[in-house]
Amino acid sequence: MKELPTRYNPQENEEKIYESWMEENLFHADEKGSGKAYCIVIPPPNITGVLHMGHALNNTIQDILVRWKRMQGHDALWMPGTDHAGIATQNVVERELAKNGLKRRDVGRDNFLKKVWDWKEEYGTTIIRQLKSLGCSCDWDRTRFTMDEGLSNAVKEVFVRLYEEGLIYKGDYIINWCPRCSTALSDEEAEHCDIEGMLYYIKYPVKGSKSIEKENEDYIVVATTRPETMLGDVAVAANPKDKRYSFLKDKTLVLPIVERELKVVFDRDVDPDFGTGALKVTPAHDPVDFELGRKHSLDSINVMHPDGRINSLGGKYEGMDRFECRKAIIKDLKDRNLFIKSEQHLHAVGHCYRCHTVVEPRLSKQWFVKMKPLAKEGIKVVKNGEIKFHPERWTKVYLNWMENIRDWCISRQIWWGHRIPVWYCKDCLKYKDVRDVNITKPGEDGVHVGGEKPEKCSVCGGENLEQDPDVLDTWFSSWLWPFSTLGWPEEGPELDKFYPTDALVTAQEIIFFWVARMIMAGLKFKKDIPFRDVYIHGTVRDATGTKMSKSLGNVIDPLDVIKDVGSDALRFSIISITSQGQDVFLSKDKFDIGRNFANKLWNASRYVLMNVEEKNLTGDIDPADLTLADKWILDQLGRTIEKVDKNLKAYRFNDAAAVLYDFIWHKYCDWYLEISKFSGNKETVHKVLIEVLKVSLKLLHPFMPFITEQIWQSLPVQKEKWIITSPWPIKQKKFDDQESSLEMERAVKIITAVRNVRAFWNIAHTAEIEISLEPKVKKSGKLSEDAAAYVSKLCKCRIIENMSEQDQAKIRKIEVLAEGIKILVGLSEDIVDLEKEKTRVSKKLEDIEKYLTGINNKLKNKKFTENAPADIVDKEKGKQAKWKEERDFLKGNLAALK
RNA sequence: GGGCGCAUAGCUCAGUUGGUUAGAGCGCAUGCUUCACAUGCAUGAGGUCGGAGGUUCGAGUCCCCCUGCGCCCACCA
Repeated sequence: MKELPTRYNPQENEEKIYESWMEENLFHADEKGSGKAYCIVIPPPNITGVLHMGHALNNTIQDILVRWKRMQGHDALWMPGTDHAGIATQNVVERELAKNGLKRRDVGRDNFLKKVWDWKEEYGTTIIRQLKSLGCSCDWDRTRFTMDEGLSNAVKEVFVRLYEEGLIYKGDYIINWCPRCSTALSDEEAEHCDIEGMLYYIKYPVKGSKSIEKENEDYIVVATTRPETMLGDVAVAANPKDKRYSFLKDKTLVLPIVERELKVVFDRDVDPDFGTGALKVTPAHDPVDFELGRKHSLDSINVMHPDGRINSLGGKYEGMDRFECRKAIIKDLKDRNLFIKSEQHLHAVGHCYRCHTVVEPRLSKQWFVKMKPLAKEGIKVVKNGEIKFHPERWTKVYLNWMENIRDWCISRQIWWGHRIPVWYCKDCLKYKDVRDVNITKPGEDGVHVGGEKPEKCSVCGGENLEQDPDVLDTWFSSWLWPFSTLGWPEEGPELDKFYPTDALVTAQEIIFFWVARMIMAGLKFKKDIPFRDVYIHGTVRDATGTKMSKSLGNVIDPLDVIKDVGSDALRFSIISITSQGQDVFLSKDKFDIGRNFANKLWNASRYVLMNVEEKNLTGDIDPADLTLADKWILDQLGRTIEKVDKNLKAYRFNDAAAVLYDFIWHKYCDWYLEISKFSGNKETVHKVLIEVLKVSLKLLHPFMPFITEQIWQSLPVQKEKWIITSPWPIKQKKFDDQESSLEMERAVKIITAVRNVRAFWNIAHTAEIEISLEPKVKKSGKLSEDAAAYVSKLCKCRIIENMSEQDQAKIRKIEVLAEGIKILVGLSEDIVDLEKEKTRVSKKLEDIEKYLTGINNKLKNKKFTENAPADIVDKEKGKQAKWKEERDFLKGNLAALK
């Protein structure tokens, strides 16, 4: 038997324990194992990231699930890995280059990629190390990276298949463009937030008018939030029902400054109530306008460079940044008396989710995936319950998005990522630049789609082939994660055993980015759902409710907390305060919960180990030797096992944690340990102490893996070597004992009542008092011998059986009633103040009268007695009897005091 | 414009299908340096469950409306 150090030292021990688990390879899940498979896949953190509280919460939950299932005997696989995060990582490396005054084009594509790989090798595993310090029991030997060869093959395979089915196309569309990152973004990657911007009203003259004086005759007024886009205007649109503009029917307008002629088109999509009802049409720079342009066969004039500067089509504004240009144009319009006014206007503006630059809707040629056919299947499996969201409300959010899904822009004009596996034959294609190729259907001449570069063109035999310069959206590899990490497209025992996985634990932010797409990919390529349950946890916020983010400086770094109080304390705390799917409001003091609990568990264990004698621990517990407290704690232990299982099954982690906290602290420590100090036969008590501790440690292990393992290693009994792989406890029916639990609860209430008297009258804890316990209510009966002994010991009192009138007269007695037992507490005259006692009793009496009135009224109500179920009515009657008893008792007390 | 969430003790929050006197942690008050633990022990105070209405024998819990806060989605030029 090892002795535990006086103080628990997580800083020192957690790392050691983790290493010993790793050495023994205990996180490994055997794909050929005989256990039932249980698999979860990590939401791959991106390689530029560092562990934040969101990760801590997310991964603690997953670790709880996987440890729980592992102990239940499953072959439990937690598949770890990281995500290459194309734009984010490229930005990081570009910043490094910028320190030397270099841009990525200066070093060239191949050199640049080499630098990114170097960066990845050096820094890309930071987050993995941090997950280890959190205690995550991932199967690290299986760690995957989205740019690994295997996963890259999966990406190519998927691209080719989608292309061949006609689900991938390339063409000119308005997409979200980040001028800073200089790439297209998907709709999900543009974060919209409301901005108090300006709506500018500008005069557009009618061609041929001599002056600009009369509105809707000489000129019309258009309203826009982005005046700089007028450089690309090709028309003005109005609603055909809008009479104000019917005069424009055969007219042409003149674009101010640029002096371009603008067509007038009428379209029902134009809202007459917005602005002036006249809409300037810029097909190359606005999605609505783009649609109008297509419908009315208008040209598109793209006036911007990729970096957001105005290009040569912008005339005198060429070279200006878009916002600079906005100012210049407004000034010029004012100078020419073409500017009417500007007003405040709240509207949603897209921002790049990686660099927060304002996104520019921009016409460009990109690759897309047709999503509707994929979404159809994804909707079905959620509607029919094959995949369940927890909490359920996310189902609606998911379905709403899926039902309104739009095509996915998957090409990015960056270098870090999976290069699009398409080669163009420059001889066959008439285009000068391969960027200009449109692809609307599979099998276009001169376009070669496949995993490898073809030797020569299949059409002309030429060898002048050039690969598409773009890379794929990072999520185009992430959406394959549940099966690509298991070896797909190759078949194998891993894929076979662990797919479909069991649960996905993630944050709401990536339901669209990731969850929905994984479902679609799984159904499309594996013909099966990727997971059965999706648990969406809340967002971690600071104490004021703001989302924690590095840029706001309001983060609490999990690593600091781990350094401070240990990973166990961090884990237990964050789980305790996170109820199902609700956001978490975090502040440093919240971690006291876990720290204090770990300390409590440590000290209780220390006490047990110091006191039990090894010789008493052999053999089973003999039910015949059990005292009341033994029976009670074993019964409660069984209930605790059931509750923990029930709550884990329902993804109610905080409830499971609360059940354990209450059992270990308030039942085992507060009562059982205290009673064990004086009651029962040593041999049995030692066995029970250890048995309950053992089971408690196991139940707590998924939540606090380190401390439970460390204490486990010190236990002096026959046991499995490691708690992490020991079998999960099962309730032992033979210890069910409701009767004892009820009797124990009675004793607890009586003890509390007597302690209350002691505290109220300020009796020194060293002073012994005399009490008499007398059953008042027939059915309650006498307190059992054990219970009476607990009362006597824990209240430091001498129990006098059947106190005689004579004895009673000798003392100033305080009478209390608890659990049908009348308690006479003997106190000496000088302690008891008659007035104080009168006040105490009267106050209590008042409260009881209130309850009683309520119950009486209820029972008088015929509707209640006739309609309510019999057991409820009986309960009420029972309450009534109890309160009547208590009231009469107190009345008697009060009378005696007068 | 649609959708969702929250409002319960001084603070932060639980409260599962409606049914004992609505719970926890922190904080507060009082008393304890009792040999596992002051990161502790004991006892206690503190709530007309945001407002109005409805369903029901019975509502913190279900329905409708209102108020305040927060989030998500949408081509509000």
